Amino acid sequence: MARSPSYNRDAALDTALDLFWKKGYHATSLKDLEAALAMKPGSIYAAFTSKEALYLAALERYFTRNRAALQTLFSQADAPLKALADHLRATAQSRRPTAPSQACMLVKTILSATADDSALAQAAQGYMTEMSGVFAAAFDRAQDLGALPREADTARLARRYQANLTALRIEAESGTDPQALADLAEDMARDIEALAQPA
Amino acid sequence: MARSPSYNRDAALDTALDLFWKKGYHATSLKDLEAALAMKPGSIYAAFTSKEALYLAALERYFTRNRAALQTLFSQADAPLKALADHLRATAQSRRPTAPSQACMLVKTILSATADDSALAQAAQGYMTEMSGVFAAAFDRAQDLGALPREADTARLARRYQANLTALRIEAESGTDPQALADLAEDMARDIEALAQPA
DNA sequence: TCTATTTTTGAGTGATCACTCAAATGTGAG
DNA sequence: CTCACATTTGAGTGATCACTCAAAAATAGA
Repeated sequence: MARSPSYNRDAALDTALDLFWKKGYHATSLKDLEAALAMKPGSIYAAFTSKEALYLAALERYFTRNRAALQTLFSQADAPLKALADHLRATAQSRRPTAPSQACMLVKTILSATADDSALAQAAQGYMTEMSGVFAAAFDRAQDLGALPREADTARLARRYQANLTALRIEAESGTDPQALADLAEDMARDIEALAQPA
Repeated sequence: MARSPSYNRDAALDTALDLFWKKGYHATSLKDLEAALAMKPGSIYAAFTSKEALYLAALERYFTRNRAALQTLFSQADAPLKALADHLRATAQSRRPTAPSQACMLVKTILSATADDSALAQAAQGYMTEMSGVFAAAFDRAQDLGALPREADTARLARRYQANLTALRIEAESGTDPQALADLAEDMARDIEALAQPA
């Protein structure tokens, strides 16, 4: 007994995500969003409440998708350490012409947040912590499989891994030449593999 | 035979730097700058041409100061590797309540730049490359002093070092707890020290 | 003091910002 | 077909954006 929405919420969030990821929160205007989403301002506000809320919703989508992908990648791997190392290598290799930015959107959010939009930074920080947990789980699994010494501090290894990944993606964003980027990833990957103990 | 400026250019640039570093380019308005610099818009434009040019001038000042500090730190050290390692530790320790942000301003600039202000990103990228050169020089010196094997690739080590430093400062900005931050720095520092060969 | 030259002033420019809301439009149940 | 109700429309809100410029003020040499 009522009209149904004409837009697809998830598709709209994906589009908004692309825009926010590429341009950042402050440099993305409602005009930009109206054009990208093909929605008039009234519809955008009816659907997403505010620019900030839209950003938060897009960020959550980014996080959920990334976490799922990495969880799958690491939980299905026979050798978690190898999977972790290879993910670094793949990150350096990937020419991702589709992705709006090489850098992690969580990191971009944290670095661009001001006192006025601290809610964005807080959300991103929470997601970063959760991602760290995913990496820790991969190291835990390596431990369970006997590939990593019992005494290894997996949470600490996870933070180091996350730091490496963050830095690698920033280097990619900086336009470092492909060979140097691959070398950097290789150095990081070897460090992970060097943690392995013989089966 | 003419009026002399009433402001101190370097002091004004320092103030602008603080503001840009804290809030970012897009979130810093001319109103903000007028208040911080205690200058009217006309004076700001007479002195610095545009908001973008002011940002570039402030960024150059940031770079020049940082390069000088690190060059001094590494060139005066008896043991360059130890100096490099300790700089990581110090970065993690420093409660810098004065600094506007824990994160590197060059990195913030690169990550926040859009297609419209690519000049900012380009400048920051150039400075990043120069900073990498400073780290490479420190590794070179370690090699000259016999602390580092001849066959070591110092440019590659420098890029890894820079990546570590970047990630560490982002972690600090993210509000990671002090102990975890110190642990992370310690892990990175040990890797540097492990490169040393006996004298 | 006078005057040439520079700097400072600050109201004002049009453009764009995030956002609103009353009216128009579409739709499914009865 | 009717109509209650959800969604869409888009001109319009006041605020703020980066920036300008003619006039006023200040200064150093003559």
